[in-house]
Amino acid sequence: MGRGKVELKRIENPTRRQVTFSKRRNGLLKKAFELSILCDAEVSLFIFSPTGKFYQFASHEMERTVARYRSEAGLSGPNGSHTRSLEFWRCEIEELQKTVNEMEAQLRHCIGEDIEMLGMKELKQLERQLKTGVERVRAKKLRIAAEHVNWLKGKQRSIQEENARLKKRLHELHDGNISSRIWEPNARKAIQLRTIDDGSHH
Amino acid sequence: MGRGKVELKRIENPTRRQVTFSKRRNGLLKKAFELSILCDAEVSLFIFSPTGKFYQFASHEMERTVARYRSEAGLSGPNGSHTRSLEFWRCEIEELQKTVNEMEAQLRHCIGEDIEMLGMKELKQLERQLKTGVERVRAKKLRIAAEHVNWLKGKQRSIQEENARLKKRLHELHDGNISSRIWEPNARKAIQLRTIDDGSHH
DNA sequence: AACTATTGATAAGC
DNA sequence: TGCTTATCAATAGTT
Repeated sequence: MGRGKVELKRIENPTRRQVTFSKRRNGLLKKAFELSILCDAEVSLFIFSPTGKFYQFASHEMERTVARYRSEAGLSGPNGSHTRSLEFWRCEIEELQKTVNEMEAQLRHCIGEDIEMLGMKELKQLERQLKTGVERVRAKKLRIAAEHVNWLKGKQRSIQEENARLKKRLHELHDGNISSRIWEPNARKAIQLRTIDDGSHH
Repeated sequence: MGRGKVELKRIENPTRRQVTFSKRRNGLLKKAFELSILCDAEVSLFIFSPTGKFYQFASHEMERTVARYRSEAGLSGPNGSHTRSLEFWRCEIEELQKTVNEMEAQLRHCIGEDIEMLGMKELKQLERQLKTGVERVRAKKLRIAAEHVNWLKGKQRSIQEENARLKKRLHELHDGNISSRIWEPNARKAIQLRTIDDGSHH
């Protein structure tokens, strides 16, 4: 609902994403509020921005709604968890986050972004990898295309075969007609119906 | 947004209220979903109808979001004022792990591995991205090379200029020597030392 | 539930 | 972030 349609897909441009987030967040909060008022419903809404900022709406006491949700979901308490220390999980998270960041950088490099700080050596390696990737993707595309062509050929052949069978049958019936109407005057009518019927299958 | 404006006020007619609830509930859930996708936000939404029916949307694990909300609100309970629940960290880890796996797959795709299961459409997109990447990497390489060439040119010019200066000075000193040794017999020795000293700066 | 006239939300641009 | 406008989307009222 704006100047153009929008795909349901993560907005890649960070500025546009932030602006859209700001607008839609307000819209969502407003609509949650309206629903609660107009329809006398109990509504709770949590929104965390990708950067971690927190926004919320609660028509009633938030804790009450959460408790109600818990009882509804049949999860009386998530306390029976693992016995690892919080510190362990924290380290685990940090490492994973580091991994994610590195991989994000690599992925951006793959599409040619954020390569300003790369040296000639790294650029050469990157280019080689990407070229290899492109080649393999091309090869795969060709393979798919070839398979498709083969499939079409097979299809065409089977259709032609069926065609031949149908023609043959038609001839047989036609010949039968000629030889039979000597002794069976009504055969012609039956055959006509049959051929019309065959034709309708196309 | 309908045939007429609507006051922000509880709809008294029960039928109309129920119909409006149904429509707006769906709208709200849809918009919550869109916000989470478009803007990469973490969104949780609880809706209880006046009759007690429960509807929800959660972009991530609901428990995680609730735990995050608790820690954000600072009402995390008596045990830890800023320590999020174990459940929260467990969900966080799971999501990060999922992200890492996805990104690993994407990176492999970039170098043309594990592309067997991709369809033609995905392959085309991948190829386009990789080609863009290669082009940008090439452009960057050219820029670096051009900069290097420019640097070399500048260096060469400055060396030539210094060369010219030195020659000029040498000539001046030589001329001075010729004219001066008429009246100062020891000048030659001093000049020799001076030129040797200049040469050592290279 | 389906339809449509209207209002509301918002994408893009500044 | 806020304002404006052109457009698209949601939905109120009706059938």
